Amino acid sequence: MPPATIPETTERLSRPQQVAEAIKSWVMANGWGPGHRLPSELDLIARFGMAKGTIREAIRILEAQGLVKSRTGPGGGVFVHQVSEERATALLGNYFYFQHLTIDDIYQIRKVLEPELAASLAGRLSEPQLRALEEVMTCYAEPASSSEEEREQHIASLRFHALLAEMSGNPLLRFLIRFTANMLADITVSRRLYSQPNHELWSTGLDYQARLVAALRAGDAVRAHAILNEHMQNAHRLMRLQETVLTQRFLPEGQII
Amino acid sequence: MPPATIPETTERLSRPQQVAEAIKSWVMANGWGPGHRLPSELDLIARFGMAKGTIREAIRILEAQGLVKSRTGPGGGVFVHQVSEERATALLGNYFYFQHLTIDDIYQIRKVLEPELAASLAGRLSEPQLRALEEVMTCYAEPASSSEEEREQHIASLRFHALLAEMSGNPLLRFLIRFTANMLADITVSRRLYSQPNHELWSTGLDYQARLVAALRAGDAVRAHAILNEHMQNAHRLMRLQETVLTQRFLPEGQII
DNA sequence: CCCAATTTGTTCGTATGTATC
DNA sequence: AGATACATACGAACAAATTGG
Repeated sequence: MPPATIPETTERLSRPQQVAEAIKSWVMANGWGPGHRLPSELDLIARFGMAKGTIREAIRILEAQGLVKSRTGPGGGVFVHQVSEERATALLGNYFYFQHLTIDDIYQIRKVLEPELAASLAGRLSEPQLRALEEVMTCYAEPASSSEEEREQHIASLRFHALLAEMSGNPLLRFLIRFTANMLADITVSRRLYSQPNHELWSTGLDYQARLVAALRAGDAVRAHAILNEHMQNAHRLMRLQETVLTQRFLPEGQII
Repeated sequence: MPPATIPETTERLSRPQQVAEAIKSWVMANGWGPGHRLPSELDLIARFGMAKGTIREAIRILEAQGLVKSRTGPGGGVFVHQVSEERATALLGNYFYFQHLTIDDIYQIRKVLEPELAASLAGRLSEPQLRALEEVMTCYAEPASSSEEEREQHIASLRFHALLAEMSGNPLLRFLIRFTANMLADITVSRRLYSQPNHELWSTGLDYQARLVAALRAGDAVRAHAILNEHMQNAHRLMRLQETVLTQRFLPEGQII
């Protein structure tokens, strides 16, 4: 049952946008899941009574949103596609590109989400999962000596948090933890934070994570929550310190804000 | 300085996608903000040496992401556009469409974010802002008698939370609060929750909000946090109850799961 | 009110690329 | 290797919308 009419909307939409919306609601109404093949381009042209270019632009719109993927060749076509986490992260990142997030903004969220994640995982992880966490920790057992090692350890520590998030049964929590970590990494990269070594941050970071895994294994949700809370407070404090140092360095002498 | 070469990527991208990425990084590199006009279609065709259709598809990709908007006529063209919250919400919603979020998933997040929001706003709101909150509350002063009134009050209560979020200086927190509320509304609508009146939820909801505004005005962050925490616990409990009732109704007699 | 200029929007025909059989 | 089925890309023409005279 192809959509005979294009749905009305309040705003003036271009025809490709209308077609894209029509296809989208068509797919949802029929409950078609990932892998389902949409009608061929020629078919859609006939169904909607529009030119190839218009249909193609509509497909591009859906593709940009990560909802479909198209393949050439026989057996090819346009297929419903599950929006990937990477795509969702990129699309949401576009929104915050214009919002000028600060370190404080991101840490306000991380400070509540990360402890909640830890508490919800306490006593629910299998031994292999716990060992996987410990393995990531070994990547930064010894303190960094150079600035590059510093950055590598930073990445590894973010991977620890990402792995922890992966183990949550809550897709929303999982996404938000990873997204905030990503945004933080983007900001630190773009502002060139961690330009100078900060041993305190990573040595204490390692200690926290070891204690966290112990609490998780023991099934102590309260302790896991407290540990990650303390870790976040500490990381936030040190990050702000770094930022201050950076700002002071970049500002010319005698400049008044 | 137009991009002479198309950047390489690991994955095979179609030409419109390559062009879209090129334009995107071109805009970012030059720091062009919302309102900046991109070169005309004809100009882009010449610059990239590609057909009109290809360029148009690239523009559509950027438009679908909410990054540009195009207008016809003289003085028209393609303009850099700040991604709207609505667009970001819709795009992220697409991701979770495939993730099958539960009421519990969303409330796990709301339970930590809403109290955090309340605490961070205590003592920081102006009298007009506080009065605006109180005004929204008057919309559901008397208990609902019909199912339609029930739904209206539900919407009004969500508006209270949205307004509160609006007052946060943290764009990330603001977005997440509103997004989770939206997702919750979508789920309750699609699953037809609130089909029968539930006076307890809304009468206690009103009470909580009155006490919350008082705490905010008094600048008592701890109390504001506690109040919203309690409210969330309660709302979650009642929502789960509703869901159970609904499930029981929809299941045919004698059906075994 | 109409007309002209400008810019995006849409159509069609044709040709090319790519993967499957 | 060749035929087939499909998306991809190109180019030229035409349509629609907007602005200003």
